Amino acid sequence: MKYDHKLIDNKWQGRWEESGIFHAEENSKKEKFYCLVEFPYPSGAGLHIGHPRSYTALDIIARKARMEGKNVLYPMGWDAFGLPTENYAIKTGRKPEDVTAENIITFKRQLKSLGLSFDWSREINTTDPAYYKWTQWQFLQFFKAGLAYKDKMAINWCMSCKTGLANEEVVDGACERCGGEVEKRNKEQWMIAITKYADRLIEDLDTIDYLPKIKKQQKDWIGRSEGAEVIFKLVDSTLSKGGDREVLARDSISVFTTRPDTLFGATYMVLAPEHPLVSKIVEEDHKVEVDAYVKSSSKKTEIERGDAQKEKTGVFTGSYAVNPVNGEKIPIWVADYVLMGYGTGAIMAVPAHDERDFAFATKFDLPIVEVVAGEGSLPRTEEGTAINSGEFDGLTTTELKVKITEWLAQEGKGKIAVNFKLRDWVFSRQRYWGEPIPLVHCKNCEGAQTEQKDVFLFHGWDGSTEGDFFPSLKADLKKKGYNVFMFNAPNAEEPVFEEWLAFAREKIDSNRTGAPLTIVGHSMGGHLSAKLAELYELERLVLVAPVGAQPSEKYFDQYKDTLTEDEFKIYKDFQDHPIDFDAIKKNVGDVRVIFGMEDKWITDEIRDQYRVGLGDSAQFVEINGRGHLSTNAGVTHLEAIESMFDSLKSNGWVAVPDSDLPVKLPDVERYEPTDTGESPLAVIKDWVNTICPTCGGHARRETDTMPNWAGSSWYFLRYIDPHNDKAFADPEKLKEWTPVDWYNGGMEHTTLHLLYSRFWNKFLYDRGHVPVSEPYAKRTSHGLILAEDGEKMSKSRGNVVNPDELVEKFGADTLRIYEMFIGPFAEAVPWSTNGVIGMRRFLDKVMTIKDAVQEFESEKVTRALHQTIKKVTTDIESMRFNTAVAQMMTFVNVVGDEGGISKPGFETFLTLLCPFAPHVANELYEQMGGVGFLEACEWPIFNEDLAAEKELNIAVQVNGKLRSTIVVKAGTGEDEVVALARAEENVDKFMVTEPSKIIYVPGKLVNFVI
RNA sequence: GGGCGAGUGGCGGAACGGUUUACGCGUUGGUCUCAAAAACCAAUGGGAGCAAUCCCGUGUGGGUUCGAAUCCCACCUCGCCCACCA
Repeated sequence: MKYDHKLIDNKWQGRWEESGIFHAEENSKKEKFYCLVEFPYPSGAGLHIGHPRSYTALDIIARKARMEGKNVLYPMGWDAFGLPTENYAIKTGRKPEDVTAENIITFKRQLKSLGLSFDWSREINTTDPAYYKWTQWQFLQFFKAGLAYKDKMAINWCMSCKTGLANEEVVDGACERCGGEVEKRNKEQWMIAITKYADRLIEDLDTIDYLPKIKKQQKDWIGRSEGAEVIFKLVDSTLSKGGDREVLARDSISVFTTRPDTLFGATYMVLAPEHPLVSKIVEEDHKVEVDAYVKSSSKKTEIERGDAQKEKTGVFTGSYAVNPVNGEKIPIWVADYVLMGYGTGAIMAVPAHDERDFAFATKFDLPIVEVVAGEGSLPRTEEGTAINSGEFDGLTTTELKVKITEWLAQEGKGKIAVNFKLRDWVFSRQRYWGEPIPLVHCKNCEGAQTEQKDVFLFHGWDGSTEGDFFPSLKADLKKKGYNVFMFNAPNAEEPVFEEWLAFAREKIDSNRTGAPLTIVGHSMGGHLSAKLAELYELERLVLVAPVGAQPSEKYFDQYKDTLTEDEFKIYKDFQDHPIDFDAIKKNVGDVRVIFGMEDKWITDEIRDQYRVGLGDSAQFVEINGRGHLSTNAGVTHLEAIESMFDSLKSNGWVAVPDSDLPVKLPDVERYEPTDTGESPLAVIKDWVNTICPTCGGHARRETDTMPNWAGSSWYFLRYIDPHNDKAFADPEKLKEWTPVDWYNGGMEHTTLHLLYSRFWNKFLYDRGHVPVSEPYAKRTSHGLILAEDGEKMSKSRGNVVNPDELVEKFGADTLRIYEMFIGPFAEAVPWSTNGVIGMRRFLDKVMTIKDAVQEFESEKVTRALHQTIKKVTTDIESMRFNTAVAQMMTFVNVVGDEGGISKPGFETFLTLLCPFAPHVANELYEQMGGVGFLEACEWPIFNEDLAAEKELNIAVQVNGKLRSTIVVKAGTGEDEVVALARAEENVDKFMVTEPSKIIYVPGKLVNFVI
């Protein structure tokens, strides 16, 4: 051993700490550079040999950036909530916070022993109440924006962890953490609506510099697919024998398909076993069979259901639907190859052009109709030209997709639809070691009014507020907390437009409370409402089967027999007041138009005029099987309107006031989840029972905690201002430091942490809490370090390498350099303890060079130095650390061969070495009389002239085969080089004829073609 | 089954249209030593030859090119991610 690494490591680590030179500067004039690595989970196992790979890599980048004059933020902290610690606490009966504190001490000692240039003054810990206060605060922003909601839903339940898991945490049907069995269970869960951001999470990928494979993986995970939603009506059957057409009209099955062009080939339908319609549509004589099937498939694990190779199973319901394009009666089946979680939970099966449908149809002998022309046997999934598709024959798949979707929309039988694989984020954990969700539930507040909104309802010609759906709509809206106003219009049997308008204006002006205003109008009242929308600023306008367009003579012709002359006049009177669609677009926040599919008054012509007039600014809702409602058709309520109105009454969940944050974790005796699956917090009565911040009455705290993705979704923001107790970070500081310039982490976090974090930041951005919409400007990924046997390192395999031992034996710099030299940064590489020795030899050699420092420096050494500056600089930027190290080794070998180097030359080399081996580099710098830190020196710039070779080896080929090499001076002309090449004896030997062509590549080769 | 990536000495890997194997490990020989370790020097893809030199070599088979590890096509193997996504 040439140098005492323990002495040198301690000395420099101590000096760096004392001096604080790695602290990021506040209000600096320098260009900022925020460089981030994923903060570790401080497990009991200590630092894994893989951790230092990315920490050293970005340490090199951070150190180089500092030497280039940048103000660098390179922080470190602890992502410490979660199951490993909790499970350990349960096993040993210790407190999770004590275990965490201990683990952090170990991790921190280990990281410090590597001489990483973290700004330790900004250390954070997600389990620190001062930190999770802000995690809770941010969760409340989601809650207050309506993006956090509690819903009873089937969740993945890990039987051994006794906790719910996000879809993303289930790997091949097993728990990602413990590998245990996962089953479906219904539980009330807090959800966060990440799907609302799905499109932006895809689109904004174009604005950031992530590795292409990371972008692709995120895109695929979000899984946007465009297609159509198609409505299939049920065929009249025993269900309708009571003659209740209303029920039938409601019962239709909506499916999502990416291949609407194959609709003519849809020969049967399949519902997922969990589909809510299954129980409703099953025919009496199929009940037993269907029930048994549904029951058996609910017991299947995801693995069993997810096996595509497995034989298809399913049962017939006895019911039929109508294919909307050709009126064919098609059977409805239940089968578990259709998943409730994707699309609508129901499919139209096109056996000729879908492999799964084909397998199913073959097994159950269902008809197969080919609708895309092509060669080869069925099923064929490729696109082509339509056949057997009626009027659409001959169109290509692409054309037909557009055409048929338009046709479906026109006919009210479907619409364009977009579907995502991404689901909303299950945010609840029934566990102790996580941030408590800062909400309380108050029975007293449940149902209380939360805000004021006015709704005015206007009926149509010959209608009244007693008829149609008005009474039920009013009751529903009142229940939801709206102020509802409705009046019988004057002369409803013979309405006069101006009279109605004046009446409506007077009623609105004299009754409205000043709260946001909504107008709902039906038929002629719809026309009236549209005209009112030109006059009032509305939050929302709802038009139910509105007249008021400008129909043609032909339109009126149809009614000549049914309308009297007087009635005709009335209709015309209204039509003479055309709607100003642009004014509506300007005045109304949200326009919704409801059309009945079988409305004899509201024809295609009228619908189109509304569609064109309002365009994309309005949403159009097609109601299945409903006619016009203006003549007291006996319709008692209309779900389509009611579902547009959210409740203004509290559901009883109340946010803990900001002043009461954080909601701290209480002490508990035992950390196991309870048998009911509730969090252990549920048994701490003192903690659970609390006072409602709104009404002062009794309330109960939410006992679920957050997933550990919560704290890690925003930690990069906290590093910017880690000690702020007024806000999660100061807005000015956020402006100074965001976004993170370079973020490196593992590929395994691409679809979990990275996606959540981007979403979280986008939400904060939308609410004005952070200045940029994308948190990370650049994202790269490191490869895994495998054990020497090529397997993953794990305690159970007994192949774990301990970094402490290596630092102890060889020193920090040796380990750092080996981590970089081991292989291409992004690829998985096996560890080799044998290889480490070579790095130590290299550093020993560097140490001996100090004694070879002299006045004289050979041209060769100078040239090698500049080549090294060039290569190391560019290699660091492109993360090719292995070749950067190799180049430095080559350089040291050259110096050895040449017998010495000048002092400035050696100092320049030490500057290059410093990011890789900072202890050795600083020590040598000091021993040679350098003052202060090498880190304060400037990053060297290479000189192209000095780096250029003076003599070049030129390969000489005949017909592409190497026959000789010649050495020429740099700058020798082509003619001379060729002549020299030709003069070579061994070249001449192979030149049986005159060359027909001579290839000359300057500085590289000459090739004689004969 | 799909997507992505990768196959180069004994090993980790360089090279990514121009002299295959930089750099490191290992191995062999040598120097030093009573000896060993360490260090240093030299050699190190296979085959033929005293030698100059030649032939064969980047998973396999084709193709493009004056020239292919590198580009294209097909196949094989391995790794990672996803997996009945309609």
